[in-house]
Order: sequence, then structure tokens, then C-alpha cells
Amino acid sequence: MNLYEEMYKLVKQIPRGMVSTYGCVARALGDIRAARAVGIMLNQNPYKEVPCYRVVYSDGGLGGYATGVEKKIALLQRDGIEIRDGKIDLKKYLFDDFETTYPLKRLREEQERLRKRMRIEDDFEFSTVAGMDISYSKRYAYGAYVEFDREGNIIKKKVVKRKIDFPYIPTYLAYRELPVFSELIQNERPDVVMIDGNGLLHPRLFGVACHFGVVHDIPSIGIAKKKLCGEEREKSIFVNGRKVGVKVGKIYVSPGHRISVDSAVSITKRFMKYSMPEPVRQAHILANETRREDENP
DNA sequence: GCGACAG
DNA sequence: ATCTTGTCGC
Repeated sequence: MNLYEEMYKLVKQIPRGMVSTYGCVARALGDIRAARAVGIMLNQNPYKEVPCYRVVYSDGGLGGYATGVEKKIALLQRDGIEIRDGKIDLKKYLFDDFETTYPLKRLREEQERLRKRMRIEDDFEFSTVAGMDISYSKRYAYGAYVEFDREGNIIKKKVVKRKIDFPYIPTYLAYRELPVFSELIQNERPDVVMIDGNGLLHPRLFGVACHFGVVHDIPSIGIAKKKLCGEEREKSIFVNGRKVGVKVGKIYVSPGHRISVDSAVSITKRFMKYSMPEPVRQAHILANETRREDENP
């Protein structure tokens, strides 16, 4: 799913003489949480027929414009919209009658459906562990894969480059990153994969590490630097009363698929070095290097 | 103004 | 995540 295209289709529906808001467009996408992402996607809009200037703040304030707010004001006035003290009267000009299929709602339903296949019980051999991470430039994602043997030696590295077609939206990270991870795992079969992001530690109990694990039927662990949700009590994280992960040092560890919370923690600790399990840290470094070299040949 | 939501 | 330089300190 290309969320950029879905959003441009919505914004094109705002008629001349009316405006909508970042939040309204986000709701039409299916989740108010995407409001910031709407702003980011509009800022990168390449189509001149998409009237970005017709999207403003929910309090009637103008918001930003890639080529300057003055330009936004001029275009709005040309449409016949009155601006008083830098604000628009939304009671008079708001458009919120989008025709939409609520794409993000469909993705949430897919997460719930895939979650039924998720197994949080140990079901893996333990000989090799791979780490995966992604580095971003304006238009591209650079994914890296680093595989270790059980003694901690690196036995394989690979990288891929791919165009970005989905913005970062909290709780939908998998839809931004999974295409890259799927490309990386082709022809590889590590016993366990560590992903930079959460697994069970997710409001719908289905973070990117779970999503990846289920789709590829590979044991996986989520490694996050920040807590997405839940309550922390003595290093354990709970979501809806369920223990979904553990804080190990400064990172949050949660199972993805085919592994228990306890095993996810013990394997993570076994590879821990510089506050981060080496497979993920090395993948992070490799992804960054690859992006920098591609940006400055 | 506060709280805050992986990357 | 990215934008960004040097600098202080273990």
C-alpha cells in the first residue's frame, strides 16, 4: 500500500474555495494519529494538481508551506478564502466530506488478522542470529542485514535500497519497513532475527517484529530504544495487563514470533554490547554507512 | 501548557 | 529516523 498516493487522492477532493485540516485528512486515512505524517507527505508532494495549500491547522491557523507561507496565503485568497489575523473561519470553509475507504483502518484489521497466527512460545533452534535495521534519506530506505553465529562472529552481511512509499506513523511502522526486511530475508534462513522496533510491545500486540516473524514464519525479537506504550513495573512492561516485554538496560525487548518473553530477553542479553545487542547495532551501522556512501559517492 | 506515540 | 561540530570525560 502506497499511503502517499492514498493521501494525494484525498487532498485532490478538497474543492476550490474550501479547506480541510491535517487531522481531517488523517481521519479520512483512517487514524487521527497520522496527522503529522499528513504534513510530512504534503511537504514532499510532487504533483502540482494536489492542492496542498488547502490543508491547514484545526484551529484555522495556516500551517506551513514548502515554498513559503506567503505563497499559501496568495493561493487561498485566489480561491476566494478570507484570512483574518492569519486564520481561516473553518465554520465557513471546512471541507470534511471525503470519499474514502479508510486505508489505515484496513491495515489495522490486517494486523488483527495476522496476529492470530502469532505464537509467543519457544519454537526455534539457536545457532545463528541476524540483526536488521534501516536508514533513511529523503526518498530512499537503506536496509542492512548482519548475521552472527552463536560465538558472536559475523558470518554474513547484505544491504538493499528501496524507494519509500509509506511514512512513519506510530503503530504502523511495519508498513513502512516490512518491504525492506522482506527483501533482506530472501535466500537467508537465520534461526532468529532481531528487528529494530517492538514486537508484542504494541497497542494491538503486533509490532513490526511480530509482523515480520509471522509473514516469514521466522522466530523474531523486537529491540526498541523507546517505549511505544504500556506500563513499566520493575523492568517488565504490561499492555492490557499482559506482560509483553522487558526493559534491558536502556532498551525494550519484546518477542516477535515463535519465542517467549523470557527467551527473547536471554538471547538479547547474550549478544548485548554497548547497550545494544550486536546484531542490531551492526545492522544499524551498516545501514547508515550504506546511505552515506550512496548520498556522497 | 502539558503529555507524548517504535522508526 | 534525519538535521548537525566540536568537545568534555570515562
